[in-house]
Amino acid sequence: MNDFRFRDVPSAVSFLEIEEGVLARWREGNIFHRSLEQREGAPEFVFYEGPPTANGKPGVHHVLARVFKDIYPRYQTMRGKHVGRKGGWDCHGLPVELEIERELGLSSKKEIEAFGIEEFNKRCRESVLRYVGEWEKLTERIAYWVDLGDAYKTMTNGYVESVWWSLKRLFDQGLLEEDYKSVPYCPRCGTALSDHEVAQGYTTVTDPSVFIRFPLTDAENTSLLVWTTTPWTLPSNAAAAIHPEVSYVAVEQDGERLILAEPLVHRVLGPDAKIVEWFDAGALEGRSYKPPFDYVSPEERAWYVISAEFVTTEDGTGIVHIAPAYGAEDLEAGRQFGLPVIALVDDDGKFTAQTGPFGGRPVKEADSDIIEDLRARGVLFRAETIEHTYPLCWRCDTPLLYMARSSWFIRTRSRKEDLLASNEKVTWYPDHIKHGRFGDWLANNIDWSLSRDRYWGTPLPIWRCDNRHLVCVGSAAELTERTGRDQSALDLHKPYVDEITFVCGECGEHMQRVKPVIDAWYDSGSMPFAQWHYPFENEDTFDQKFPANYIGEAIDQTRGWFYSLLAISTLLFGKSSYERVVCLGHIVDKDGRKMSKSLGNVLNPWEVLEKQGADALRWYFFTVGSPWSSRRVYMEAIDDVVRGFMRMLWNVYSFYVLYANTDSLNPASLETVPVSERPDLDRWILSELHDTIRTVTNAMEDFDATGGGRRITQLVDDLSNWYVRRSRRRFWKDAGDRDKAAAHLTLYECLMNLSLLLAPFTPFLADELWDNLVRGSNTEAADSVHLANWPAFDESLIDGALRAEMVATRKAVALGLQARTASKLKVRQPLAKAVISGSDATKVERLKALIAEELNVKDVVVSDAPAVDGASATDGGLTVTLDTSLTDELRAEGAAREIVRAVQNLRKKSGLAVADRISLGLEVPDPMWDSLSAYREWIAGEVLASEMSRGRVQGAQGTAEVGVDGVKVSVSLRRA
RNA sequence: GGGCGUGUAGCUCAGGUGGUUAGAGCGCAGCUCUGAUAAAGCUGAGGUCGGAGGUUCGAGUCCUCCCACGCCCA
Repeated sequence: MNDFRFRDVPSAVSFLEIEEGVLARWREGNIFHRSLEQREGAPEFVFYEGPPTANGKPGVHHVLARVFKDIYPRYQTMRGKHVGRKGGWDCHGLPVELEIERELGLSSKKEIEAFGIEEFNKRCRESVLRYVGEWEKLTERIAYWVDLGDAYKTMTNGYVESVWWSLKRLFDQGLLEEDYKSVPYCPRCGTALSDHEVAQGYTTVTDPSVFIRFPLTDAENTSLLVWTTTPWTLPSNAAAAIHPEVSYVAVEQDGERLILAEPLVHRVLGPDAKIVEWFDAGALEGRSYKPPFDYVSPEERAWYVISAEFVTTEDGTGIVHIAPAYGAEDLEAGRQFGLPVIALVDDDGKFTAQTGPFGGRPVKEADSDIIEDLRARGVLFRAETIEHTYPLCWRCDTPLLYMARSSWFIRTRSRKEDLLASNEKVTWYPDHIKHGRFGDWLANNIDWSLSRDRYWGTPLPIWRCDNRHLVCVGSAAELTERTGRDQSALDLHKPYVDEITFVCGECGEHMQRVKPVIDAWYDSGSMPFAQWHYPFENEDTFDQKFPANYIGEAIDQTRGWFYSLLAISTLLFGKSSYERVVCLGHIVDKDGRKMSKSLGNVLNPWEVLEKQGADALRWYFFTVGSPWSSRRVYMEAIDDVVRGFMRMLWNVYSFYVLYANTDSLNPASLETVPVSERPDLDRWILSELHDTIRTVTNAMEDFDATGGGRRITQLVDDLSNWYVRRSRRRFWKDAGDRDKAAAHLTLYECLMNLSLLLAPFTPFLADELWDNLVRGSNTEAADSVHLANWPAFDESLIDGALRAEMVATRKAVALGLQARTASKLKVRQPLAKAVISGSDATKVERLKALIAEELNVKDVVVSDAPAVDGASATDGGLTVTLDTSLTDELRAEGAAREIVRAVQNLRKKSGLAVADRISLGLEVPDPMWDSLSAYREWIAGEVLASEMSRGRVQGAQGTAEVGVDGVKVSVSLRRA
């Protein structure tokens, strides 16, 4: 055993090189796949990968999400679970199309169609995985273990077919229907805008603010007073809405009666307005009025008072003009009351020919003429202007029009209670999302507008004949059956599926697919089954891997993936497809601003990875800040964790290996010292270790990587700054000493368990420790820490009393050092005595030897009565008083220590190894040489001098001068 | 404009159910220590606990309103 060695560990370390080395070992050893194989047959911990779009490069925020996706599966694997980690790519959607539009220089749907949908979609298909290589490189480098070789892609035929299957199930339940949808529409560009585009365009604009009369038909000379900022919607008026709980009154003015909300009377009609009638709740509802325009005569009942919750008394009159064709809330109310959708505006934003004198005119331009027309007919009460925020087209600044357009919906609202029930069973981190942002969203659920009038997406599998009969196709096989031709090789995308037609089973007419593709969120939300091509194959796999135990993504997914997953699985399978979900916050820059290309403050993850490494970034994400609030990321912040945590741990590790190698000590063949027989200091750090294992285990079970990580930080601090600090000498005692064995064993156990605890957090550093410390000393050990089991804590080793005593002891030491500083007595100068008093003093009794060493005093006395003379310091229940009187002997010992320190510094500066023997020369005046007589041998022993002489040593490798007790001393040395 | 979240030292964060002088780490200044440590220790400077009201004997903590920032929605 004498030739045993660990791999040498330099204290100056390049974590980048370490990480590259570990990565190479993982690749060669196929460690990720072995970590899965090893758990084959074990209980499954189900994880779902939310698919990113690979048509752009990954950013820092992706790293954040990916390391949180990684850490819990790693932990669960170590706990003995099998955690399949199938990767995935989101392939469809508008961002992909926009990218291609840019590349081709196209700017409208007309141009895309002229270019050709077949070629356009081909380019989308090619571009969507353009950066997959980039993603794979990053994913490997940050140690996110996910199987990208077997990743699902939402654009493959199998995936699309599974989505079709699910849509048919919804269709069969009557949940998939066509209806109007109010969309923001730019009349100049001729296109609807996405929410995101609309959000960019809100601007303060000046619009008309008009008050008009809706005369009641069942009362003389009495009108509803209605307010609007969009006069052009008045020809499409279908109803007037009041709030069910607001009180309404009639005011008599200039011989007529005007009805409006009571709280707004004086604001609208001035302080002198006279209320002549109060209406009971419901008294107005259902009453008919004469509409401002009657260019159309709808079949449905129109032009009467309805009640709606969205009516406010913030502005206007408390009575809202309802035009279902031109407003989201209006359309909603129209649907509820069966109002007609009176559409009088064409795709170019002009009035249709039906609209009397306004036909053919752009609606916004017609506003003033409409007002004049109303004035001329006495319908107008007052016309003003108002400044408010209104969305303009981000491209051309044209005011957007909210227009009702045909769209396909999933009737999620009819299953709202089911959605809420599903959510109740989900555990959210942080929990306020559950009933806050997400719960509110569900409670106010609106039907899911599924269709998109675009090209690159899963085609909506609905065929329709001229008699408007509908067929929803649920598989390629069904298409084969209906067409009588084999369609198994058909690409399930536009334009190919659009070419498939067949005969209507009901009327024999020609059936053709409807135009739209579907929302890409539906694609990704289908991944629990579509990734397996369920139900066409892999039924067992799906059963086994549904629902997920855990998913994790950024908080903006509440209305994205978190919703689509929950909604689809609730409608299809009656429950949520995930049990636990971690919502991560956003990444912001050093100053707390969000990162954006326009601000030029985007941090490239490679900058960090190539300078500080992946473990540093991971550790920063796990332990600094809170996972769910937005966090600043910048290089200096990450430097801090490298210095404060990683380097501290590395130095402890380096220290251990240095002395283990010096004596060829293999921890596996050391004499076993039972913990109960080890010194207090050892039992203390083992208490801390096992308390840490317990705390981290509980934290990880609760998906609290941050809490777990912070406990580990504390342990490493205790280990470095107290355990090692106070144990140093024990590591270079004579070989065979039992106390030395205890120290080696204890430190080894701490490091080995730290390797295990850190494995999910900093997988590189953890595996480097494991490879050297564990594999290096035990041929039967797992090849990687990631193939090992999570450590168990031993409750019996956690000694609460000892931990409390150590707290008091360290406090006493701090007080003692404080007293020394105050009295200007260097720690190197030994003192005779320290007296510890106060109510907590008895707590240090057992550990007072530590205090004596650390404070460099000969004796520590625990006393009820505080000593009076000397330097003292107090905090709470502890007072430490130092006996500051110096004897000649103490002075001599102080001088000896001063010299030892000078020699040790010189040894280090001269590049000697810790075990090198030296010849030492001391140039010291006579009186001091004499006073040192009792310490000369001790000095020689401390500095490993095999020879010591007075004067300068021959052939000195190094010399130094030092002032000792006011006397100049020169030291010189060479390797013996 | 609405909803949700965040706001404690220059920075990052702790501060169960209200209870002495609001803490830690980093950073800064001075001193000290050092044969693992480009470490560490001690001392110090640095706080209107985002602001204003309120409840209470007592509020960082509970209530109301407001402000700033972020996200989501309009």
